[in-house]
Amino acid sequence: MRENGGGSRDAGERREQMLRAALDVIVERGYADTRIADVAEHTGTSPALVIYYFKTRDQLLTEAIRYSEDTWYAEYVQRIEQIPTAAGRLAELIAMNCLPGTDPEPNSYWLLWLDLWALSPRNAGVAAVRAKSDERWRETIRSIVLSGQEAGEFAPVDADDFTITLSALLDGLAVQIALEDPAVPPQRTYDLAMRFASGQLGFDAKPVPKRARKRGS
Amino acid sequence: MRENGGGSRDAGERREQMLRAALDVIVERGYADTRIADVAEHTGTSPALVIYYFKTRDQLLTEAIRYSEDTWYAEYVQRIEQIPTAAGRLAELIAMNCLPGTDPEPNSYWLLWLDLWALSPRNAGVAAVRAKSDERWRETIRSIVLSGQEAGEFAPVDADDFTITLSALLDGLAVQIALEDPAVPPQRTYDLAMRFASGQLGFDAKPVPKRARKRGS
DNA sequence: GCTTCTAGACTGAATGTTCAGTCAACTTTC
DNA sequence: GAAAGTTGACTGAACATTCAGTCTAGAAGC
Repeated sequence: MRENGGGSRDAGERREQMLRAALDVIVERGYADTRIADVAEHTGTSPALVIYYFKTRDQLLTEAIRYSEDTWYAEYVQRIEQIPTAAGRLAELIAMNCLPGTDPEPNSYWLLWLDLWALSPRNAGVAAVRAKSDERWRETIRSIVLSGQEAGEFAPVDADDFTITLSALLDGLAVQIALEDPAVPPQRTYDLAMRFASGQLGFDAKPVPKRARKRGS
Repeated sequence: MRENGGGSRDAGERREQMLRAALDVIVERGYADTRIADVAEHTGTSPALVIYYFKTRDQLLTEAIRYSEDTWYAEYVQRIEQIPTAAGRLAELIAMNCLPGTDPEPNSYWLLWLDLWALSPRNAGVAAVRAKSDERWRETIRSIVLSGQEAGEFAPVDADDFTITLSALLDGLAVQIALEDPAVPPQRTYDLAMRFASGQLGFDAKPVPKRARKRGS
């Protein structure tokens, strides 16, 4: 049936294909209702093959979430690295958290976070992914703040306090974005987060953000 | 087998008993893994009886979550009503969001919120509960701000902006509390939220909060 | 005796996972 | 360089279990 009956097929490629399919399904139906049959269908294969690559459903889904988080972070790093000012980097970070790109499925990351949080209390693997992701994110904010203060761009507030507060604020706004609360449209979350950050750190809130074009320059 | 084989038993009492049992189970195992049999066991009855009272599992669980949100809000109202100053009311509101009581299961509400958020995108009933709860909560904050400004306690910031920002901040902090992130202990979330609020509204952050004793003055 | 409760046995549909074996490519052996 | 052997990707058909929801019958109250 396959044009490539057996034997070949790049190994890791299949895995990634399945991880991406799993993410699609999780976003569409939620973690709990994601069946391995769905993932198989999305990849044009059989359930048996899915567990051939991932021993269990849970491993597949956990790995998919980790994959997503890593991808997201990598994209952030890529976007940020040529921005010279700390204020600019912070603005980009906030934009990534608040402004959904015009992507295939727009709210994917946000929805994923909701599942990630809800799963963490009872799923050690998922909890580990979240803990790492959260820590990485906070460290990122912290280092922007410190570098901005060193450069004299930012006021000398306590970096840890600011970091925790901003990341919590962004998480909370992410909930509103994911749930598409009509009272809190994405652009507004960006404005509010920026106002908070610029107010605390004492820099001028830049004009409008140039909207995110996904990967590719 | 039951000392009360059939017949009597206050009607609504059984329902509430089941709702509370459902909440216990949801907190313990998560919404997705909450089975009718668990709820039956917690109430010392049979699965069939649970279905007798709630037509479907989904109805039971949705109603349980609504029940929890209403209870939580009612408790807030009760605590707040004799506090004279707007600053005091705001502090109590923040305390309720940030400081887990020394209750039976400490983090129950927070964990419930995570499930509530994760469920909302794909479950209309749950989404309605959340929307209402969120709206009610924001309206509460807004009215505290407005009354505080009228009384001259608070600076004349934009009430809507402040409300959305604070409620998002509290949601984000709730995630950290629910997940028991070691970097963000509950007391710290309270301090940070209070610092934000007092900074924005320009009132003195009161000393330590008298810790929450649950219901009963 | 009619209504309200209640339990136990049961059913039907999913659905994760296993398993035996197929199929093509590569490697070894002669 | 071909036959024989080996390996890794892959599948279809079972298997086993889990669970929401039903059905029947019986007990309690009016």
